[in-house]
Amino acid sequence: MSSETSSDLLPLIRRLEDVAPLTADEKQVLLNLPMYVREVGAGQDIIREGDRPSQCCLLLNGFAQRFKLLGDGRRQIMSFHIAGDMPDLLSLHLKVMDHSLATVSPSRLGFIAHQHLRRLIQQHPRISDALWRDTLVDAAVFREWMVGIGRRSAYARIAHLVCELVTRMEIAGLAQDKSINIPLTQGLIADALGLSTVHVNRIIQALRADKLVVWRGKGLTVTDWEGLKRAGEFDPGYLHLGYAGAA
Amino acid sequence: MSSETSSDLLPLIRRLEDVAPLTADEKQVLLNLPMYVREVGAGQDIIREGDRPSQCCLLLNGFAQRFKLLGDGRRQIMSFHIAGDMPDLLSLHLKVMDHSLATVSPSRLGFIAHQHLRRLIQQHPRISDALWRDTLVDAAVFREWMVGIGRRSAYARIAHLVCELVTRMEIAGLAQDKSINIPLTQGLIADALGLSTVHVNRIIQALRADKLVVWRGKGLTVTDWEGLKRAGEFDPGYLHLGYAGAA
DNA sequence: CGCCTATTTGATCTGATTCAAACAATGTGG
DNA sequence: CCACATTGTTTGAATCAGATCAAATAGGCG
Repeated sequence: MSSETSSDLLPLIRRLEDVAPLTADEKQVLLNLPMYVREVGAGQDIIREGDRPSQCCLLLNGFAQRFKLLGDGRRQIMSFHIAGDMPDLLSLHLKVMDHSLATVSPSRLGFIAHQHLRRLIQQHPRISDALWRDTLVDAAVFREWMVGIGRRSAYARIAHLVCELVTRMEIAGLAQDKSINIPLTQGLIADALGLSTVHVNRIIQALRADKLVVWRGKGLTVTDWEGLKRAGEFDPGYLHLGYAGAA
Repeated sequence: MSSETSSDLLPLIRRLEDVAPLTADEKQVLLNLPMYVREVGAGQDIIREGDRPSQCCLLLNGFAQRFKLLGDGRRQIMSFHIAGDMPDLLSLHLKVMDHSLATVSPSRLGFIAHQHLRRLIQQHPRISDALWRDTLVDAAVFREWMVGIGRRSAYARIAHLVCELVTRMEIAGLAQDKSINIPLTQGLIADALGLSTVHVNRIIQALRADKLVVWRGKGLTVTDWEGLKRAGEFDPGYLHLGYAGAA
């Protein structure tokens, strides 16, 4: 059942090493983490609000979203996740999920039991710190999104989101020359930024007209990085990039 | 210089014990934490975006805000803090502050050096877990605010904020009969909820007209708790209350 | 090919902003 | 204790960014 391959855990190791390199021993412990791997299709729930998970999910590849549903069907997406992310690491310390996670595109997921993660953080304080730090960076992203939703124009919000996705995917080795592949529909972007689908469509057309991006379907290329950063007031400080972001 | 009194740390201990009681030993270690106490006036910065703090701040009493300033003076407030909160605990793992903290009302602040906190979490895993958990609850509050700013009406947003403040202050022993003292101006509320001051004023008048609250200056009494919760779609799950919230 | 989902366009509406000014409360110094 | 300054609240009118409703077009994909 517990089918894992060493390569599956490499994205996580890379992530944790962003701040401080791990020792050979620490890396080995991570590689030996028992993990159950599952492939799931697009739009599948990973965990739902109210669940009490006994394991954490590591996104091995694909794309996932964190969201809450309101009574009347409105939805707020709170973050997007890519390979190497552990979007529900928080379940290690918060028993009940206060939101849901779902795949956006077909994805490969690794599940690691809480008991193994608890042992890991008890015995390896530096890994524990790196994981804690990772949850703090998540929180920093939430804060930055709050600023956008609360105080920035739709134009700036979309520009900012594109900057963030390109930056994060570059670090994960998923971008080349400011070009990325994102499975996001305009409806998803609307729900992430507190806008309507129609308005997102119109603003994207404006970004295209302003020659900031070429964006067709899943293919997105930033053609004017400086211009896009300016439009989105994007300052990557909140991503707290370590070595990886220094390049 | 290091003037501390044992009573100063009690709010923090109460907070950490929300999930699991601490041992006598653990409590003693916390009480012995070297802390420098300072009284500051209203509207004073505690730390600024870009700072690299070497200590964490524990709010002993008063009221504080977490915020970011944008280029043209717009401001987004990301959380409010009360006694027992450690709003910059994240600085233990994130070197550079990505936002600022300031007092809202005159406050008593305790400062604890990172080195002491690091020793604490190395030697007391259960305290470490409780502190980590605390930062995760902060993040949960950010997420809930995102939902409000992104998808709820101004009326619901303000109702929700009042519900949250009353709930949190009740747990901290700062409320009686759904009555609290908050030093928030309508301008601060606007900057927290992504609204304009004028609109906040009009909506508060509507809440009063609907007999949900009596709110005059710093004195706020919820006169219809169920009605206010309904109006704000308030479900306290995201606060992840433990024993304290069970009452 | 045909179905389903996404994108695009147009027209209309509205929640919330902005600007401007009056008013109330609080605090300060003489 | 009052005059004055400062900050916060309230009101009104005009405007706008973005939502909503409705329908047409365009992609993907089995």
